[in-house]
Amino acid sequence: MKGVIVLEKEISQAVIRRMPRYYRYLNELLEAGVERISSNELSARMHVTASQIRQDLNNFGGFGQQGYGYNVQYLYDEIGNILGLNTTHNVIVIGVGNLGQAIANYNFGKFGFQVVGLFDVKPSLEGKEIRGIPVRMLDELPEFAKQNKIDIAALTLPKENAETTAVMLSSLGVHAIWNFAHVDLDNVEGMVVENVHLSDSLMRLSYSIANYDHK
Amino acid sequence: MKGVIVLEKEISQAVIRRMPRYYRYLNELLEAGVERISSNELSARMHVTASQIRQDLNNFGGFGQQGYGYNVQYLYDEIGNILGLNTTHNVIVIGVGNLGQAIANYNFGKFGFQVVGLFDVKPSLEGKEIRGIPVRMLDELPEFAKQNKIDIAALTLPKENAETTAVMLSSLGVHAIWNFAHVDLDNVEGMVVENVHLSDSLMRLSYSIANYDHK
DNA sequence: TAGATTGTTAATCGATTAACAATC
DNA sequence: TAGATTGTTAATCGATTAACAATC
Repeated sequence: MKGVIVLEKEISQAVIRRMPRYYRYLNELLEAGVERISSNELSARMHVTASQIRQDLNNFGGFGQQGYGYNVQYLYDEIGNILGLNTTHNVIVIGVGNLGQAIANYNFGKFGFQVVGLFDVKPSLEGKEIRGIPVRMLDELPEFAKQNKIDIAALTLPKENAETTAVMLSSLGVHAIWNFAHVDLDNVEGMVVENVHLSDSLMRLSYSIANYDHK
Repeated sequence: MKGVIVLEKEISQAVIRRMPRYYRYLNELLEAGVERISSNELSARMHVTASQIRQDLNNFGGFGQQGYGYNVQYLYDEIGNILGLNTTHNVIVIGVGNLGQAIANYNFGKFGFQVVGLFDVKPSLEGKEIRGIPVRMLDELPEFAKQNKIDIAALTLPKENAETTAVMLSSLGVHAIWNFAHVDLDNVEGMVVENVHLSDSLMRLSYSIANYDHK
């Protein structure tokens, strides 16, 4: 048997950051009934270079056709697969304050994200229902995790509790965190984390205001 | 009079993205009572290189001292100034759904952001109060804008209405948008926009889950 | 087939890291 | 002063853009 070397080319963070944006624009094209598009046309819409679009996509495969361009539906589906949106993800929300409730109410269902549980430590919230899901007390989580598959935990809780909760989640077999707490959680063993940090975003806006460069 | 050439070196987006993160870590150090820190110590905490920290900061000025490092309080304040957090920003929220309410309730006050108005088109929301601020109907906005200084509009509304609203805001003299709508708003004349796109973030998490690289 | 547009290699540009002289 | 650590220049690395041969 011949030796085979598989070179897994590492996809850069810059590319990954852009994928959901392509997905979004392709969705708009779909809704507008556009059937095919060239990298050039897409580049004009998205204000990026056609070269970058082709480079980005070719990290994952050749989805286009010379002389034709890209089939919008096909490319949309392929990017969906790349992003893992072909799988259903069960989500729990930990911290059912205003933001937690907003997330629980958010309509992520069409992308395959399903809220299956809400948890808090505040007794007054116990039993409150959001979209038919009751708020449970956090100490019920270990039992809940045994009975239900949990793919993602959205953390909307004070930063003081974030790390401890992340470690607990890891021990319960939850390996992905969508983190809204005001602290970075990128050092929890075996855990995939996406930090949101709304206040960072607001500060960048503030910076832009202060340094408005009359573009 | 001698001619003076001021070379405004353009600060890269990569640097600007990192500034709020420095601010956050410095705040933690302050809370922990740490008085001074070297780029090396900070680098270990933040998992970035010391070189990058020094380069980043020196885009804005020399805030450290050879042989000593950086005074935490001083550096914190300076970064706050760079980010424009020394100014108060009046914020209105347009779209008072779950996310809009969460933002209205969010505690951004300590960074100088003050929610001064809430707007929606849904009559059933009229008069509802959040933190003492009543929900107004969107058609009252022009009058409200005349009477009040508005620095930032947070948009939490359906993507279909985002662009129109942005244009209206521009005409009312509002020049900064914190955009939560599921569409990019980077082509509105004279408008500074920070796009949040929570679903992009969730998709990146989904990607990480699908491609979990056993780090 | 001729024209269009991709996939991909090569060139350029910018950002990160390393190194070290300046200096507290 | 000697030691430490910055500010800054130079070297490296990676990402973006340009170019073009392959091909539908």
